Amino acid sequence: MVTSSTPRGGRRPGATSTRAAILAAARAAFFERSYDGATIRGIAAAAAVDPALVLHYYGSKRGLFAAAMDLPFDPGDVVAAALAAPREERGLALARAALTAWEAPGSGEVLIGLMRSAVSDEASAARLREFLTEAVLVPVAASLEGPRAMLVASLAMSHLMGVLFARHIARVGPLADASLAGLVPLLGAALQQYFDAAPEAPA
Amino acid sequence: MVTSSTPRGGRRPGATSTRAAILAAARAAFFERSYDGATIRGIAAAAAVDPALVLHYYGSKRGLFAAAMDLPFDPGDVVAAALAAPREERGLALARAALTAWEAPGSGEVLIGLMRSAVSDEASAARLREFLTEAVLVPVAASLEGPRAMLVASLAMSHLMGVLFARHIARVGPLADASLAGLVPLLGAALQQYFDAAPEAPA
DNA sequence: CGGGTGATTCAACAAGCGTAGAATTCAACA
DNA sequence: TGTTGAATTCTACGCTTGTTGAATCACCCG
Repeated sequence: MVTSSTPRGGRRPGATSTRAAILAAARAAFFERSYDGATIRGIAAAAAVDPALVLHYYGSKRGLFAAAMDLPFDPGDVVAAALAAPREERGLALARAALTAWEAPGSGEVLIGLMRSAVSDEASAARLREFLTEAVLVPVAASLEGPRAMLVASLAMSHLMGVLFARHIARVGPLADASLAGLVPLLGAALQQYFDAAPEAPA
Repeated sequence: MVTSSTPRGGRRPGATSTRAAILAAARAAFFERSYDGATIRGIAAAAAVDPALVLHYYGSKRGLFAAAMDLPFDPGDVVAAALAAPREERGLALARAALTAWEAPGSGEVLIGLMRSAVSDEASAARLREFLTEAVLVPVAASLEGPRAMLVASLAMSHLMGVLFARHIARVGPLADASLAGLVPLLGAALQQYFDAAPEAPA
């Protein structure tokens, strides 16, 4: 008698894209449940795979997290492009760039997952700190001048984080439902106000 | 032979302030580790008490959380007081009121604990949503007019949440170290800008 | 065609979690 | 001075978690 059901162990026939499937499932899990909330068993189930395979590929939960949280784009580029806009449009440009960047599937999940995880996991918090400082704070502050440049830049960044948090994590009604087109101009004006609060750095 | 060590069970002599001690320990734990991260055993240890006693008093972890997250002040009052300021100073007043309110020990911990927990716990998220809507969004939006009132109000609120997140959860350098005096004027100006973005509601 | 390498699963471990129930000791009141 | 009730602890159950080691099967190279 030929049993056509899947064997209880062993390699599957055909090409294998399992590793990528696991990574995708992990990204999704960290995105919507944070580091602590996501479980290896859950990720494995979402990828239709045994939990042990996840660890076989990525060594540990931390290793999986590190792999999943590798940004699929360079956030420094996003910020740099926005800062290249003429001075009086930088707020708008930054708002548009940031919102569209993390609204795009595959990149926004990572940043939100990082934010989510930073709440309960100190290693994630450190990584988020480093990311925000290098990719956002330093470039933005460099475009300003004066003793308050760093503070002003971090306030602008905090607003972006706040929108992210309210829209995707707390899901507060009006922000969660708002369209990008409605959001960008208002947020852009607020950011612009910060750019105007400190003198421009010399070119 | 008289054993002077603590007995293995039974009531302790003297007045009993244990219940309050447990609640304080719980607040601190939820504040710095979020709902999921905090454990009953940990809270009990911090209160120098047996874990079972925590449940004896509060029934369940959820019950303890609900008790610990009862705000020791009425946030509606904070917002209302700020909105009573003259129109051109409302941003500043709101910034000052919000920052000092959650910087004060015993009240800020609650809001931050709620934010932290909202990330991994849907019940907390719902509670945070409700809190933000009732205590901040609706009053602020009521002071404005026009179709964008609600959106503008929630953007202002998102900025407050962003500062809270960056300062106390992610602990991004410049914001975490900044003094209230340095923060308030800058944040106030950004909020004021939102108040100016929508027409004032008729008195 | 035979063997090695890698893909995949199974079963199990130890630790930590929330929670329940019985047992012990004290305080207060009749 | 009993008796009742509240405060407190001990022990233990059942569940979930990250992680491990051995076992099974398919592919590929010689």
